[in-house]
Amino acid sequence: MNIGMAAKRSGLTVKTVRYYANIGMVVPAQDGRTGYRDYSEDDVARLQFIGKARRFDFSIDECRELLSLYDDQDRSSSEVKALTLEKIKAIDAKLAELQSLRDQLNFLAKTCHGDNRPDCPILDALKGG
Amino acid sequence: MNIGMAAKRSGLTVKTVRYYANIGMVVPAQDGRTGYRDYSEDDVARLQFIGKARRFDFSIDECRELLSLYDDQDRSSSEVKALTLEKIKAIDAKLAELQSLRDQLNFLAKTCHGDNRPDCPILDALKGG
DNA sequence: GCTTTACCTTCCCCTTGGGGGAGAGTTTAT
DNA sequence: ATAAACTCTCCCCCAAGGGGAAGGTAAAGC
Repeated sequence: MNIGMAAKRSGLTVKTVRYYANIGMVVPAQDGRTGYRDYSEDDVARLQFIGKARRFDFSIDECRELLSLYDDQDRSSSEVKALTLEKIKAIDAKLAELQSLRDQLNFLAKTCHGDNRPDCPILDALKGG
Repeated sequence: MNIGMAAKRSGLTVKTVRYYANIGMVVPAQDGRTGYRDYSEDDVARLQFIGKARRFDFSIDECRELLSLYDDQDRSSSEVKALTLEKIKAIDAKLAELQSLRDQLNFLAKTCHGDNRPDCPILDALKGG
């Protein structure tokens, strides 16, 4: 099938699907005369797989790893689990960082009276050491 | 002072300080003969201000806004507060998104036995509709 | 058969926030 | 005098594509 259909079926944009072909993630057959890409059902399945993994915040390189595990019939589930646990750890770190940031900003916003007077504790906090 | 000192005093890299000069955020005086940038104390204060705001997850454009409020002696603190509240809202949204992601991944990791058998619920989840 | 419209292709520039390094000039220390 | 450290500009690089131009192709309407 053509790229438009493959995009629709995988829930990705044509640009994205073309990008994945360019970087060697999902390389479809190609018509020699027209140059049109020709996606198989398996290609679409792989695109869907990548789409989901991306939504789970896996990077392109991590998707590549997952994909090779997905392709490897002899893989052990422990490898996939390890990758997933690592990703969870990274998300936890990001969560903690954002939470701390949120708390600090919230504190500043609370102490700022937010009226027409020019003095502002938020700016003071950014200014001060 | 030279850029190296300004960078050290503001806790930024030379590259970053030069970048801020290029995009017009902190444009120092410049020696006509050598072309060396010449940072004043005020420039350093502004660099420090930006450094902190960046650590608070404000984008470059948001830093620009904050900086112009910082420069404006007649500003009202409400403007700064509004910007900060918006940023908090954005952080909250990101937090919720990451939390949901974390929960889903955690569920998958829990159901995955993680041994040498090739079947893996995580990959199945990525594969399935 | 012809034309319009919808797809497809490659190519190049744009984004965020800088990092890395080349090649050349300057200043400082030895 | 020379070596080290610093500075300058210029250019390419990262992630993960998006936007759009210029041109070829296919399907559908008349």
